Amino acid sequence: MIRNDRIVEGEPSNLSSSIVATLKEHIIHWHYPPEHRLTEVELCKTFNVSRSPVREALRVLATDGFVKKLPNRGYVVRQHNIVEIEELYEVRLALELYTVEYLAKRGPLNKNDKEDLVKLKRTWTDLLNGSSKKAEELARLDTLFHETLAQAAGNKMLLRHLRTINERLMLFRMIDFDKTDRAKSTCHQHLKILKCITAQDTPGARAAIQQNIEEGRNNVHTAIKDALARAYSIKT
Amino acid sequence: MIRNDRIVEGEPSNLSSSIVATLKEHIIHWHYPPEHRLTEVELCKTFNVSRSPVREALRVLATDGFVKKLPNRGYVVRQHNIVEIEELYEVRLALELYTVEYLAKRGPLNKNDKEDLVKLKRTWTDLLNGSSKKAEELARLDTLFHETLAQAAGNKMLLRHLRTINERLMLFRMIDFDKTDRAKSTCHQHLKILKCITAQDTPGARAAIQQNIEEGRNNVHTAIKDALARAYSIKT
DNA sequence: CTCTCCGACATTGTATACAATCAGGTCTAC
DNA sequence: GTAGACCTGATTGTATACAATGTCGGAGAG
Repeated sequence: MIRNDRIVEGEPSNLSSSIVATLKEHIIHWHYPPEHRLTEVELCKTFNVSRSPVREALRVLATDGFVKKLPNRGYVVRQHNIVEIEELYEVRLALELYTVEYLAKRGPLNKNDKEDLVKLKRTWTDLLNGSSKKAEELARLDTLFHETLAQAAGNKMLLRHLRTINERLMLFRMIDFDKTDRAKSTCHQHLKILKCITAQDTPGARAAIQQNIEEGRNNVHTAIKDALARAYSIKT
Repeated sequence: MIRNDRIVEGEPSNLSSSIVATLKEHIIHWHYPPEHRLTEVELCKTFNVSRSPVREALRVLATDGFVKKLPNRGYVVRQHNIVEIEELYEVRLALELYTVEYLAKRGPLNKNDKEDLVKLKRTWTDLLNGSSKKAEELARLDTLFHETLAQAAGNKMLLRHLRTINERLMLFRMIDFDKTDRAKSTCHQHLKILKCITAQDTPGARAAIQQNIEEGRNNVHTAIKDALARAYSIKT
């Protein structure tokens, strides 16, 4: 049997975790077309492992919703359609409205969290004034911003739910930040959110986060619609 | 090998799904003490199956957070502590505040959903006037109430997140409904929520759902505290 | 008496053999 | 020509053998 070489650098030392990580990575970045069929033996060949770890990996991915299991007939990768993407943006909104409201009302829990928020402020002020970054980097920073807020609210379960959502939205955040001026408007929105939180302005914080998230949702919505329209016009 | 007989009536025809279902059931109902250790071979014996399906089941439960994997040392059942339970109640609150706000603003999406809400109203009116039910049944109906609201809002992803939370809270809902008069106050709160939604009274709906959920959280909180205190006083 | 090292044991990790199931196509009866 | 039984190949489902790894206790040195 061949070593782990071909598999993503795995912190857990077992094959099936590595396989989960790589497949998830591929699926999230849309390296597979939607509805792409995955079979166990095929994956065994690509990873040079036996069926046991592959099976376990697929089963985990299936419960996480990244692939769908066809009984006795294998698996297909399960890409979210436009409706589900927008739904995920709304769940984000629900969770984050609650988060900023909480933060604005009660303030960050401890010193560390306060420092984190200060750091966020610096990051996004710098971003506003200075260097233009790639969409991928912006998407990463944006995700970090929102997860740091949840972290500061001190609710681990909420953070966990937010993370599972963000995991699925990664690619769409990149699409979002491809839009001209989106970076700049995000900076303003993020700074406004932080300001409202420190000023304990609850309605302001809610409004700001809502604007931020809905702008993202709208950008993604139009981008996908455009892409589909283009694809259609080429065909005909 | 022995048949599925001993396993919960499984709709999916494979062993590992059945094992997941049974184990989850046991864990949710606290049939295992917290930190109870589970080993593969032990489960093989209890279910009369080989290690393959058991392994897959455990791995799924681990990703769902029902058990924790100790590398190379087996699994322990992962019961939520009091803090996490309260966190889950807050995530519920975040999601449901958004739900009722959505419903109050835009109304239920279609005829079916409208009918569902009417049904809810009837159910909880009957409950208010009539028969007293067992805590278990009330917990079930309560869960159904809240999930029906999410359903009516038409956001499948939101419903999915709510369900994973409710799954973990089942036992605590029962504890909640053990409290005297909790059934009655729940009826009033639920009816108020429905009334506010149909009257498009957004702040009213938000306040009502908040009261409903926080009362539950408080009941569970004090019940657990009491139980722990009792356990402690017995010991000393 | 204590500390370290070693080895047996318990447990998971991986590979593979065999059984069960299902889709799709072919062959036959009518 | 068409319906239906049947065969076949592909694929997952299950069991088991073997490898790797970590735990725990006991023996021996200091």
